[in-house]
Amino acid sequence: LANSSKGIYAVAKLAGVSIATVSRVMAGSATVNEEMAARVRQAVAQLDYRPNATAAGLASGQHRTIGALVPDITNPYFATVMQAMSAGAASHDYRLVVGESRLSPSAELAIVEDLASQVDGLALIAPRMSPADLRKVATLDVPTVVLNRIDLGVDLPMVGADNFSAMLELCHYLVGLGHSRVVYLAGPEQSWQNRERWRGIAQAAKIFGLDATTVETDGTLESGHDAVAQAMTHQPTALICFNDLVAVGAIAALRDRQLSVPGDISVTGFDNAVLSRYVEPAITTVTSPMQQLGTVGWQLLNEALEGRRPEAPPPLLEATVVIRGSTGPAPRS
Amino acid sequence: LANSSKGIYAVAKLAGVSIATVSRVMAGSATVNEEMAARVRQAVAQLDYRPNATAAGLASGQHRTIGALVPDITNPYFATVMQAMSAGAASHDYRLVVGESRLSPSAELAIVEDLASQVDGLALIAPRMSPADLRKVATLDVPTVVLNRIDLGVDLPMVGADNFSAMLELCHYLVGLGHSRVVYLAGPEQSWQNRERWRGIAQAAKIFGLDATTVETDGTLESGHDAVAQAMTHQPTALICFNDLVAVGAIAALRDRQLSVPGDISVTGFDNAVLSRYVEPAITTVTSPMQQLGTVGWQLLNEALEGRRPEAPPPLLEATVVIRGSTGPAPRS
DNA sequence: GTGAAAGCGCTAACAT
DNA sequence: ATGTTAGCGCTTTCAC
Repeated sequence: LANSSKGIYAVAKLAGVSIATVSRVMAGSATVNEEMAARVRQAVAQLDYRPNATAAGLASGQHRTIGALVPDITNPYFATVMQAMSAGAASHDYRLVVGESRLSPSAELAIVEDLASQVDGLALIAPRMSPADLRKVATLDVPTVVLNRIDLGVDLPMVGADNFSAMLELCHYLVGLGHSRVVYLAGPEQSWQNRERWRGIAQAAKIFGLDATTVETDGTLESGHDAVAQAMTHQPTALICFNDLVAVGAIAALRDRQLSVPGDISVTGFDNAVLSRYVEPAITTVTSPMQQLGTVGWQLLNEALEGRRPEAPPPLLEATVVIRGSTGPAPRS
Repeated sequence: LANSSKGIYAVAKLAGVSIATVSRVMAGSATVNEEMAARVRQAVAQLDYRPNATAAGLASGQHRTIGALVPDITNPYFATVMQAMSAGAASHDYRLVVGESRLSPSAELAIVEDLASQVDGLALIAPRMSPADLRKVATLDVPTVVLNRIDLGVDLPMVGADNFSAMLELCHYLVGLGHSRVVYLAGPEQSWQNRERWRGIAQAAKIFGLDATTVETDGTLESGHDAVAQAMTHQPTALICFNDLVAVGAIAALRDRQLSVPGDISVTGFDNAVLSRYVEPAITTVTSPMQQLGTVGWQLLNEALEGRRPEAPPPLLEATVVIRGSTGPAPRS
């Protein structure tokens, strides 16, 4: 009736069919006369018609989009997880849009709420979001999956890696090399990963009698470099770094101080970033299953999208120690 | 009339006002009686009402969203540009959604067309997109800005860095150190940056009589490492790498071959990634104005969003050589 | 200043 | 198999 001059109406008019038919053809419905379909496609091409996804979303209640939240898009760790997630989504014809919370950590919840009305599902990497806020997200009634952390008492599918066991194992290895005084160059205080990793160290301290203290960093190369000065005041024989970036920064700072790694002091990283293999010395680290995190995350989300309840609470993904050149026997004192 | 039980209708009903008033209050319109506004806000809180952004977008034709396309979200270079862009957008109350084309480089145009119907503006980092496709994007009648490349004959605002001059200067510096045979570890063949950087080397070859050949990489650490074997068959005294990642990979490979950098061979990077300062040796590189690219990109896009024509074609952003430890005098032969 | 009502461009019953 | 039509939830003229 109304606007025959635009959008789907124009196509319908030109092809001599109803807008319903055009809609069916665009959706790839099989129940359309091939001859008509051809006419529609011809009209679509001629008018260079492109459906308005916003209108389709409003009408159908589906967007074929999943919204992802990450703390910092420039962090290769998060980016890699998202990339794997995106691949899974794409295979089911969903697109991934990623939003970043770095600029306004306090607005994390607001960002999520606002995303929620435009997507079919949510994937959250929000290591520092409070369980309370996480629970609020759960009430949003948008299928949601939480990556990279496990919170008991939050009714959302989650998947994370077993940082604790891996760190414990890493400490065990260091103890075997004779290390007894270490400093942990910690990551963001509230982050789940940081807490788990520290928990591993604390456990090792208890079991193996390791003497461990903490110096804070924010998980970047620069902060790793800058934290060394304070770390060395504890006279450690090894530096356990929150991640590989911090480790590279720390090694650079040790080099500045004429200390050899691992001769004078050992250094470990975490995450097994590509980088860690190519620096000198190559970094002893822990493989974080980033891709797997994304893949499993997608599976969980997809189940939720299809209304299935997750099969079984997924186990913690395994993280394994990778020994390389940055660690060695503790120097005799 | 209809559904008084949901959304804005429910709020209006509870507050005893019309949905128009609710809409006005949500939009922060000043022309609303303060007492009424208070009642509305109270109802909003009570019902935990959150406007549906899709419906608002359809009705208003505005989404307060700009869509960004990047080749690979795990590449810190692109991520940093996007982050700066995002900051600019946020300051004007626009959100940035980023999509990735890596999984389907051939579908780049399709991704953009599909994004186009859900955003107010587009920011493209698409180094390998053909000018023809770029021109098609220009016809989409969505404000668009192209980052990180300059194509004559495409009617879209663009901003890029002066890769050519910087590379020429870098070569000049190497020539001054006595280098005369170099291998360029090139990036993606079609990418604008790669073409510009190679153009700089080619120019240097002509002016300074530099002997330069090319070995391909895809711009990653791994490919940089793997390209060295072939590069060394040319017996270069210096390796000019497409970017810092390739340089780090190359240095690792040279180390494997017991070659010292810069003693036996010099290596240069590009982009001045944080990383390049913290590896050993620190890498001689070129500052790519990533943040500035994002900032200027936002300015251009914002002008387009507000219907202004860009003031003046923005100049190429300056890129400057940063000399560090990975380069030195050519070995005497 | 506030409300009524007409869309935004499409999808999905439902009727044919 | 195709067309008719009523919305999807909101914004925005246009009267009041």
